[in-house]
Amino acid sequence: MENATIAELFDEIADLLELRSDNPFRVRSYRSAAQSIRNLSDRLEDLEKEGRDLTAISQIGASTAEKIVEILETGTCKRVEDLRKKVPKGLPEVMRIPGVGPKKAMRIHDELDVNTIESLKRACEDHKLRGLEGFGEKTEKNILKGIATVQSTAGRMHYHEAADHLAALKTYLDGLSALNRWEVAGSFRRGQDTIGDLDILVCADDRQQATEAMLDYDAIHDVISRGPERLSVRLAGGPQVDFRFFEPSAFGAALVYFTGSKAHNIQVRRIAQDRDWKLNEYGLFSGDRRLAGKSEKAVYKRLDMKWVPPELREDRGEVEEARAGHLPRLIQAGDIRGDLQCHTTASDGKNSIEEMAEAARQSGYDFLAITDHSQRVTMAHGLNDERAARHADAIRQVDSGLPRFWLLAGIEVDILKSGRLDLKEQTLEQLDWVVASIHYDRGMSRKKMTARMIAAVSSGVVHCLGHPLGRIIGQRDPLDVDLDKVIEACIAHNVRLEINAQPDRLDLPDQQVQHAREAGAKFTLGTDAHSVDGFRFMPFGVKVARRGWLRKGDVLNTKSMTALRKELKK
DNA sequence: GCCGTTTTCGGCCCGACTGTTTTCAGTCG
Repeated sequence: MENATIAELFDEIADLLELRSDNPFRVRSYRSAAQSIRNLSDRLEDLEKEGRDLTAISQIGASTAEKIVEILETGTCKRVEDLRKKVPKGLPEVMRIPGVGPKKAMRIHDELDVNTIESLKRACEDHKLRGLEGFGEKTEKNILKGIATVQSTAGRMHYHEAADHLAALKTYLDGLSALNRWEVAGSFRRGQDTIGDLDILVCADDRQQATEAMLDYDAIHDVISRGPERLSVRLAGGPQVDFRFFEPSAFGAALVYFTGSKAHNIQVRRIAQDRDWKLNEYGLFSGDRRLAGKSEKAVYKRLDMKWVPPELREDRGEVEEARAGHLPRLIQAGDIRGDLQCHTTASDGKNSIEEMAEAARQSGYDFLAITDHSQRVTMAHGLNDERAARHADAIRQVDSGLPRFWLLAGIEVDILKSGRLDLKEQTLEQLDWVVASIHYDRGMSRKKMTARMIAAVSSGVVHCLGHPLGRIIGQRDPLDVDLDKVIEACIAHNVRLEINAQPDRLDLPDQQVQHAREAGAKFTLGTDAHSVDGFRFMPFGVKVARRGWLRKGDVLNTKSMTALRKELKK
């Protein structure tokens, strides 16, 4: 069983307890256990098999450890089963709508018999909510907006969730002798930030045998369909996986076809059509004669195109560039030499300066910026001027003991409602690296928000604009801001745009990255790690960078330590 | 429910905003 599945159960317990107005600290406890499990790099199932002490994991005590064992053995636990009986089904889902918490969800249910998102939507549209004490017109509108946000990604999962499912599946498929070859295609291969289902292409001599072998995978929840060409299953914990069989001679064409995107394929097919050829998942054909199909490269080459990296296949100009032979050499994970946003116990991180620095060194990095929150972020125990200065001293103290490594004394300073920064300029000027971000007061007019962000990046003390659009995928819409104007100001003041690699942020999003690059912007990557495990999100940020057409030279994190020092002195 | 320690239980990030009220509850970060 995957950690994500176990974490989900604990989050569900937290939801249900919250709806029952249980002790809020107990609720939080389950949530932090879930979070801690998600951040784990080892599988709980493996740890348990090895007989390891699960209570050694942060936020896992005796009670949770017991439940983990119970879940691993039975697939569920008594606690969650009991709670499910006591709370109307669907309420946890309703509670996930922004603006609806446990209290509102419960009241709406009790008084209007609403227990699904659909019925909540109807109740809002019929103006039933405003009849309830404490509810009004605005609440109805906000809830409807929240429903739209949530539904925009309904049925899809975050890229990293798909990556977790796929990692486990990979281990299994790689061990099957019945498969000669397999490759993942679809939106996952393109690196989209949300994934509908997983498409996997398979080569096998004996499809029957291969199907049987794949069906033995223990994470399969149920089989949707099976035939000689295709096997569709649903995995425990969500995603549908479609396996499709192809002959080696068609495998490349199939990869092109099933990697998509649809828009990209249409463009490519058009080129084939212009030559009176036909391109489908079985190959590139002139009449009945197969011109190419074995490899993707061969298919593109026969159409006089360069092979297009999957991340670019979105019909955003890549077809033209591939025909002209001008495709960019995209940034790669191996180009990254440091991380430029992370947190420590000084604010809301889980590890000390030393631990974060050590973990970064272990990852092979040459530098790391410590960027704890500023005072405005009260819940994170953000730093005021005095603490920020002392924290910088502490960071430099650690840095002085690290050979061939630069630990940047930085901050993630909040951009206040007025556009001013949350700390004094004198404080910020003393730091090596200043990331400015918005966490509060998101509901401003577009005009005011634009002015606010421009004021911040024009302050002269900011190096980087953190998670510029402030979106949380499927939960929080991007800020309403004139991004073009902000980008312009960033370029003018040599402020980089961050690509935040947190899997639910991925912000700036790829399309805006491409757009900003064309305007001349520069970028940084930050995992925004809140613990040593958080560094592992870097590849997700790199994916976004690649989808945004970024080259190595566009991203500050690819610089050597010396080059970085030089750049920041400017 | 976890953690830390004062080893057996008390404390647990808390302040601001929103929309509703007319002093506050709920939600959020």
